[in-house]
Amino acid sequence: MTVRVRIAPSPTGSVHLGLCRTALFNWAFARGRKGQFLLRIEDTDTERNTQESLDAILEGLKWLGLDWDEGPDVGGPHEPYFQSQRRASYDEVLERLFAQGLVYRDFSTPEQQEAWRAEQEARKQRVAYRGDDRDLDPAEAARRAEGGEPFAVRFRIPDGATEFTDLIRGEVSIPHDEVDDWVLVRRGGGMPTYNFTVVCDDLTMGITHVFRGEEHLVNTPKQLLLYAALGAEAPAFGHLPLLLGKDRRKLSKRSGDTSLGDYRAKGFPRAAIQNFLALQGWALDGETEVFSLEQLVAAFEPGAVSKAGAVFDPDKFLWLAGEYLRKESPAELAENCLPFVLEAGLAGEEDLGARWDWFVRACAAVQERLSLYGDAPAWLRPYFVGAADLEYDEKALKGACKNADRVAHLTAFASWLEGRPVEEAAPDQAAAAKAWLADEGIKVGALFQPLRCALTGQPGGPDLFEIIALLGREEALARITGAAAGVLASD
RNA sequence: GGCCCCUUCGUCUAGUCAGGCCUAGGACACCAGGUUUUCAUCCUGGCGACAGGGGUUCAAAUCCCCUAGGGGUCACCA
Repeated sequence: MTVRVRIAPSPTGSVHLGLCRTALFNWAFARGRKGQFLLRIEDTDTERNTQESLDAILEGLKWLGLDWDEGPDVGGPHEPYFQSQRRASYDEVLERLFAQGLVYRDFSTPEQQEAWRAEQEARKQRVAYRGDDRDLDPAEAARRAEGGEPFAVRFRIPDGATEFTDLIRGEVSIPHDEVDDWVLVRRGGGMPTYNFTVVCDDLTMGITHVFRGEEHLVNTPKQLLLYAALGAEAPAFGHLPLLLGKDRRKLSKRSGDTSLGDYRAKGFPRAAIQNFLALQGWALDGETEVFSLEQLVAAFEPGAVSKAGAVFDPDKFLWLAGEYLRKESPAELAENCLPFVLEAGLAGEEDLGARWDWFVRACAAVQERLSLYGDAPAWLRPYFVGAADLEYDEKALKGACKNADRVAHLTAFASWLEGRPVEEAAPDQAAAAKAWLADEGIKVGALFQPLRCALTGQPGGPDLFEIIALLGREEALARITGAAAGVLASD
């Protein structure tokens, strides 16, 4: 049997990392078994749906490197892939359920529901809901409905318990007296609800496996019971451990950034996000931390997914981002840093295009100091601003001023530099400079520390002669003499 | 509170299903060294866990039971 899995997000907010990880595991499972992965939009909550959210989901998942064989944008044999447009098929199923007496009309009002809830609350002991109208004569119920009295449709939960084998957790058993007679169709003939539509669609779309978050675990009996009511074989379920925040609760805005967009905006490499997400609840071999999507696909096993929730560790994520970023070629890196440099207003696109090779070289110079593309502007700033706008870091200034003879050394170095061949490569120049320093009896640090400060104003950074090459000799000399006469002139 | 799920270093995890190869491995973070013109990278080392208690067994992180703790869920949301 061909594996068919899906991700079924509701377009009601930002693209949560939990959604991304669930999508990633589903996708990896499908790809690893030569199966199909579909995208379906669960937009049955018309109050909360937004177009922006829908767009963000489609764009975000694509950006993450996932692709689907069927979906709202690519079509497929089971169109439409929006639940809001599948109403007719749900009505059909509903009729069958009515005919079999498996669902009933509940005429209770919102006020009655609220009262019931309050009573449960007060009793401190929640009992599953069994509507008063559960045992109403179906003929009478139909009559009242006919008469225009609003009702919701509820599922008649039988006695007993649901037992199933979770792909990740093993045997799970949930007693039915914990399961509400849940609502399939909202009062007043509203849109069918999630638990109903999800089953209908998974069934007609031939879904074979469902991997979803653990918060859905207690929903499973409702759905399993519905499959049984429809005389259908249910897909296999696997409940993924939750992504947790520092507070050990479900990852939410309170505990930091949760949406894919947040991390993209900071400049996390795509591959790092994929890799890190895969690491939350799963491990390739227990040793290898950095691995590709291909490796994930080849090795992913639902049975190997951990059962316990995973606390999201921003530090490790950042480290992983750096691992990927530093592996990139200078050309790739420059391409990826470009949007952030533009965003920071360091330069215009045309300007950079005109001196692209220079930009690539500049990115390469700071590469090993970056973890995120978004770190680039701060490191690159000195190479874009004029000497007048250069900011001198306090630590850099302090370090430079520790050398009493800094002005004399800088002045001497400026003369030396002017006498060097213009085309000299940075490493050669560095070697020549060190030899010259030795001749002069100047300690390397006594010049280099003030020199770095004069050149970039930063306490750390790339090789000094690479910096000079990046700035150009004229600009470098101007900064050296300028600092010697200015910020570094006195303590 | 009821029910369900879970429980190995601070964190992500390997090992648990097939008990001995585990004086519990890796990674992040942290600490200490080394490399370096600085910062960073990189390298080396260190710190650090089987929630607790009972059993079963020649042998238990691994099997069983109990306790504790954590999370999830209890919507006419998904």
